[in-house]
Amino acid sequence: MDKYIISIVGPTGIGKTSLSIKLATYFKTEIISADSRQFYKEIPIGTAAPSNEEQKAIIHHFIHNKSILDKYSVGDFEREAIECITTIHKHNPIVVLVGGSGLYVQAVLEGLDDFPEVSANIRTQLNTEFKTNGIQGLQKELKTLDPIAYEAIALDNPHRVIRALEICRGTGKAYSGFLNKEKKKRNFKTIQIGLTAERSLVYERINRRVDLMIAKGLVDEVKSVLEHKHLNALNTVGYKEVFRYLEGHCSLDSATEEIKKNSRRFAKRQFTWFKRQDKTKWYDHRAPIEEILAYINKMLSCT
RNA sequence: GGCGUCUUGGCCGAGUGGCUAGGCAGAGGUCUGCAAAACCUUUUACAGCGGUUCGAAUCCGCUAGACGCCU
Repeated sequence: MDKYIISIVGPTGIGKTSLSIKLATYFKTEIISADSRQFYKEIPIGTAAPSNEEQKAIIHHFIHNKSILDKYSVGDFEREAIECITTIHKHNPIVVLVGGSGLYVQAVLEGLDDFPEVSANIRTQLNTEFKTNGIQGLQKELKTLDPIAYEAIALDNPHRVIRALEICRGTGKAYSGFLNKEKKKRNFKTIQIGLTAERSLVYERINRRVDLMIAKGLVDEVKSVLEHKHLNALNTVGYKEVFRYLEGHCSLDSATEEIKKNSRRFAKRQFTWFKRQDKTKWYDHRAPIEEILAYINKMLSCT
């Protein structure tokens, strides 16, 4: 029997969690989360992770399974997620995948090329070099170590340059050489659902949700992780703004406004990312569940 | 009522006769291990009317509005 993943994407605050639970309930299955911040158990409020009740109703994987102190990457996630999906598929043909992190969804659905693990020190070193000497030196190094990547990647983007270089330095081979190996075979089919709404409505929902987060105690949550503010996991909307407030750089009101603004921008980028997946069937966030189920059942039966 | 200062794109703001400031917000986009991250692109505006000039956001006049001071 064929195995399936029902993937749900969309901007933050659109109602993915709620839909995923309905679908998982209907198909009596489990949920794989592909959200790069909901992994972290220390920060449930600001990441709008599923509530305890929601998690009790349906088994959620990759929610609060990590600490902000852990090292974690998309590559790790891809491996763990595929393993988890394979296990569920042994006794259930359908798995629900839900998440707003485009790259993480892509990693599960299509797979990333395999890169050797390189020491974290290399990146630390590269970051230091970048901070002290700027990007030019790194660009030059990339040009000699990997001319193909030099042509292909956004040279203005330090993250991209540093990533390519850490592979070059760590392996002694060109970063680009690891790219575009034969497509990974996934032993499941995917049904992709997108949730959308008018932009103004999405923004309204975001604004409201941020107020709700504050009311639920976001500030205390941020306080509890303040000492770790430099961690990547906390370079996150909702946290970086409140850090500024806690350190006396701005009022709570202006921090709240910043969170709203940055969340709106995040949603905009999510639209940009998900728009390019042309296999996605889009639904208005108010679409009745029956309509979505009809589509899914049609897709399930036509194979 | 009189006198003075001011009026630049959604907002802030530089510009004092010819050389599209800049920033913010917004919008569009990129994306193979930091991804809620990081990065890229982007809107020719000078209150209105008239005048001077080859040429006016910039000089002159009138009108309107804002602010201040005086009566």
